[in-house]
Amino acid sequence: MASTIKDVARLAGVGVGTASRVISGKGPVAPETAARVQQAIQTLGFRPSSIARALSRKSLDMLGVYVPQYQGLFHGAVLETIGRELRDVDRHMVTASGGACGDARLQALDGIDFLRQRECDGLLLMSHALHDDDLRQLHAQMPQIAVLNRIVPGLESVCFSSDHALGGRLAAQCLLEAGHREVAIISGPHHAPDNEARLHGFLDTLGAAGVRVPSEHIITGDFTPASGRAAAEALLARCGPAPLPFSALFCANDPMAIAAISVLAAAGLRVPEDLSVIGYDDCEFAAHVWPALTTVRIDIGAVATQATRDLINRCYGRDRPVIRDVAPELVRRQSVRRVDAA
Amino acid sequence: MASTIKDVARLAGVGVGTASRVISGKGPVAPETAARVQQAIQTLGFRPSSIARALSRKSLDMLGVYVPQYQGLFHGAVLETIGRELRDVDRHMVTASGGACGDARLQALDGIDFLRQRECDGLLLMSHALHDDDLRQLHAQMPQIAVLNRIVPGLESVCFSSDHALGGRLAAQCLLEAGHREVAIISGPHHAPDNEARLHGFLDTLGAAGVRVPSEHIITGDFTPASGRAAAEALLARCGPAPLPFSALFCANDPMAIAAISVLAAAGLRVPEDLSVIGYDDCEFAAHVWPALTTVRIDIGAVATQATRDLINRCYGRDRPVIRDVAPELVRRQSVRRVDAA
DNA sequence: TTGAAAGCGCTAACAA
DNA sequence: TTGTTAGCGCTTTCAA
Repeated sequence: MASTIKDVARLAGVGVGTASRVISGKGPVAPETAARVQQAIQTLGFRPSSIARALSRKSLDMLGVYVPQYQGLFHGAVLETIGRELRDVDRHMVTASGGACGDARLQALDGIDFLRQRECDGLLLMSHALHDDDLRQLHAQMPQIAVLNRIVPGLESVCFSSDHALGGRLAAQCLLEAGHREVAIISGPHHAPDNEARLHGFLDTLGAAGVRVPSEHIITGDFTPASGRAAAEALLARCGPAPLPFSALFCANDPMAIAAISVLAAAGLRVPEDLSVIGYDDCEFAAHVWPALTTVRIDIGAVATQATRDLINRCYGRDRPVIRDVAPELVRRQSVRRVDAA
Repeated sequence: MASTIKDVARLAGVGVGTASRVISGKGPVAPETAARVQQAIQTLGFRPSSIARALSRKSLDMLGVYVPQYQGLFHGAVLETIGRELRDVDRHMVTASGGACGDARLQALDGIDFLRQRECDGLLLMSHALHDDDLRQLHAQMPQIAVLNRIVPGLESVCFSSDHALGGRLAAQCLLEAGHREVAIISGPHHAPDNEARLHGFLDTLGAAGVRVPSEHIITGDFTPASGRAAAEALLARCGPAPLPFSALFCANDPMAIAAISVLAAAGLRVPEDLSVIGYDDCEFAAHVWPALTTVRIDIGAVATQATRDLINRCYGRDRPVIRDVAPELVRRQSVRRVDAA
């Protein structure tokens, strides 16, 4: 049996109050008494029970984080960052992902419920499966939340996201500047707000320049490489082999772009010589594939940092600096080239 | 203020003991009484405090998981699997990663300490930075641990890993069969036991066939794509441009292999025409890059599953089936070709 | 089948 | 600067 604060107090010959004071470091204690208590702690190998402490202080000093999954380049970066920010203020996180049931929205609801049961001081939420209303409802019951990677109308003050519409515009401009006027798209899931925003930005900018994307040139994926591969295959099947009726392909994230490039290559199409490809996110692999991927960088880590700090400020009365704008940025590498240079 | 079990009991007109019984579902309660309590729970929106419950039951019903980081394809898969296994038995996990200080070993020690403070019922550990002795020491203090992806001498019964020596042998055989006799290696960190095991297996098999790998053909990376790129560049710089003094390259994981292929391609070298490349792990991207990567599949998810089940059995007196062997497997795709066919 | 009461290990108010 | 004590919200005997 692990020893308790009582054992420590007894061994040190002090009251539990005193022992508690030296353990937590708050409250006046005579240096010499403190030393005696420390000694007792040492010899007993005492570790305070965080549960008991939490019960009495009514806080576990922890924030809950929901992500749909742990896999993938995107969510890992988020968790990494949140963990670091919390460590800086001596707090920590508990995570939930997925859930018992099949439906993504239900899973998210489930995960959030789990987190609330764990009595977190606040919640960081990342999910494109939740409805805006789900989030509004949750916020009404529990205002200490921060929403990542989407902007929920009415909840702007707790939402943190890069401007994905701008990201989409950046991608479109890049293609337009390179002279592309026939483009295809591998989209993310259509219920994902961030995907929709970047798609709108992309399409709007193209439209303003007079270029339309026929709907048969738009295929929907789910952000995984496997879906990118399937989408590219579908595109090829639909549009016949060379010559392709488009000169550029926009993919809603880098993993899908990488997979798409591999099916293009397998079909004998060279990127960017035969076809330009632009990705989105600037994931860890983007710079390390061939050809290096031109993409729109979304610094999701920075977004997570800002969200975490804001939530820390609200939950723990801190005043960490928070920047609300994390702008997307075009990263020119090798997968897009001028159409007339082809 | 959230309502407590007392409120529920009062509203339902029963004692807290009774309320507790219906909440936990254990112990005899008259159906009609139970209904009344349920009603009270509903109207109060009562949620039991998991902290208080834990304090009294002396278990949070949770396992701790340490991973060096959340990023990367490998660790995500591990967390995903562990989470699922735990959910199956109505338990959950708390994770820790990295730590405050720079040194990976200290970080791991730190993270483990954090987990122990959180009063987990058991620990799942993944770290190649820890010394065997660290783990043995920990096990002496806390036997409810499971070690992932390495075998610690003396701790075999709590260690779960694919046979990386065999994995290395598989890679070597694949190359040998394809007629390669001059090979280069991009290794993982030399303190990583799994890396060492696969390297030994690889080198031994090669050696048995009479092929030696000169030390200047071995470059060390750290498993990241960026390090794979740097390693490949170093290899190229060291061995001059074409013709390369080796016909095959073994990379200690797929992300490094993918990055290496991209620098080879940038240097005008074609894989597999000019050079065969074999990876390791079979990460999510391996099948979706060009050329599709021939690699040794390590089903780390399966390893994590087995470890988790074993730990569940030990911590919660369950009897879930545990398979100890998760064999590595060669996955032939396109990045290796016969040398004489080149 | 129920209620009362004694903890679980800690914090914090209060008295000394 | 200390020790004592009353909670924190729940589970679990033990009687009734």
